[in-house]
Amino acid sequence: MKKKPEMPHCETCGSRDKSVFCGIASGEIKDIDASKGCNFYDKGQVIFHEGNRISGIYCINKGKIKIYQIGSEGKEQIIRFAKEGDIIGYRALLSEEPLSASAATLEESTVCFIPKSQIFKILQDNPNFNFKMLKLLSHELGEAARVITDLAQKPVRERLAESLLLLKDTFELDDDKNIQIKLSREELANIIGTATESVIRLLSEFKKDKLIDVDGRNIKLLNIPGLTRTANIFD
Amino acid sequence: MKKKPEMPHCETCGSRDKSVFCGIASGEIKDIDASKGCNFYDKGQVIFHEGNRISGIYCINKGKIKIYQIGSEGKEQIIRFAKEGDIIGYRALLSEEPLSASAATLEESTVCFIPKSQIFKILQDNPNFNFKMLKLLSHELGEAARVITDLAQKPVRERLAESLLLLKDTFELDDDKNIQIKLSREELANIIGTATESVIRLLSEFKKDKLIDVDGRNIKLLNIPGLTRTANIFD
DNA sequence: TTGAAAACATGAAATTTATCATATTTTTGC
DNA sequence: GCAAAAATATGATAAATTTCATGTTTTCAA
Repeated sequence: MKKKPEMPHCETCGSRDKSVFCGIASGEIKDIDASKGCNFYDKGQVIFHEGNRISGIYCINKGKIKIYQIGSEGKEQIIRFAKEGDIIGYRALLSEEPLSASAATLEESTVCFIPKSQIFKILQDNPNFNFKMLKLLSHELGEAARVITDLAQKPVRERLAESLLLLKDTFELDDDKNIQIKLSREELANIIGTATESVIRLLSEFKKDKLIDVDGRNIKLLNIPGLTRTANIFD
Repeated sequence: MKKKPEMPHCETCGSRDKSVFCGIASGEIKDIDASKGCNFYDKGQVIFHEGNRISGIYCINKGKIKIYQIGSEGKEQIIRFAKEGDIIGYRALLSEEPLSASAATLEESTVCFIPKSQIFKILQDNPNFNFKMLKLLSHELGEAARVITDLAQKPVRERLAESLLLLKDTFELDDDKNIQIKLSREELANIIGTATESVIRLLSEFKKDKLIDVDGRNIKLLNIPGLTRTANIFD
């Protein structure tokens, strides 16, 4: 039987100083800790559902998460990823709109929930946190614009190479240059908006070209400059 | 010779109550007015350039604007539009990153410039304005996610129909159901990420199907439910 | 451990979309 | 008003990508 993980506490949370909560006073941290809830998820579980209302934000204590929409033909589109220290659900909370996307775990995860009232209280009392949220949102918006241009203009091959580099930046490489996230071919396809078969074929080509090594869902980046060129990135 | 338009004043600005500045105290409006600058642009002029730093935000007093990126092959990608009462440039200002996109006028426009110091002062003093910005950014982020899914998953035909409906929502129809914005075929192509020829062919088809009427750059929406079906939208 | 389901893989055919070539029309500067 | 340039239009072809069919491998639960 699986041991239930410990309930994390904000005061001692290792992800705090790389999160939006990094500059927050210790009194406020105590308030957040007191008001928060926490859930443990297995791999593949849904945290929240597109279209629903949300009543707080989720803060990822441990694990990896995909945020995705379902397109008109029922196909998943992965919008972005989140990991330890990231918050999710803030877009819908702040816009007071229904959730524009769903979130599901990519591996076993521990996720805290901070209620809306608490978030709004900090937003009001703490200009620094407020500004951090403005910065986070506007940064995300810039990333989204770049994704839009790439999806609209780049061929599948370039998009796949670019996605591998994006996954590298988000989840980093281990000592053997393996991307620290395991995704199915279908999930990779759902990032770049292509057919699963296309991803399978292109990964084989990349492997043949010695750009990557593939073993199951493990992808090793052998030649990052080459991948960058394949992705048609020059900045 | 063309008459130079009058310099607008924030106190009497007709767009103010449909803008993010709608709830602002009259003293603050006076401050903004005193600190602002104003420029008059012909059609097709660039307001700011992708990659540059920005030192304030632009507030559109009159006119229509496209915000666009240049893709790796030098092709324009239109990210969004802005019109009277909208602000542009706030993403880069708030994230303190270089501009992720350029802005150019689609018609003769009057655009004010509010310096960074002024914006940050209001952000600090006025929680209401602050919250409006959070809402604006998070709303935009939701729209961007929908665009991403559509670009990734919908065929060109659906994307074009959807774009026409989006343009309708943004710029509205006149009494004859004409979309109140005149774009070239190339610009339409640069919204949906396709070739100009494809747009030309599809517009002809839409016309044959009595969904729209086309006369030069004027597009009349004859059958909005039909367009909605063509766009594969069901919500 | 095994059987079913899911994921991965690969070839062939079909489809979508872009590109190229070439007219025609419209716009624009002089 | 006119010549050049730009935009629009259309057909033919080419290229990219998807879909379909089918087989193999891996995963997972009973």
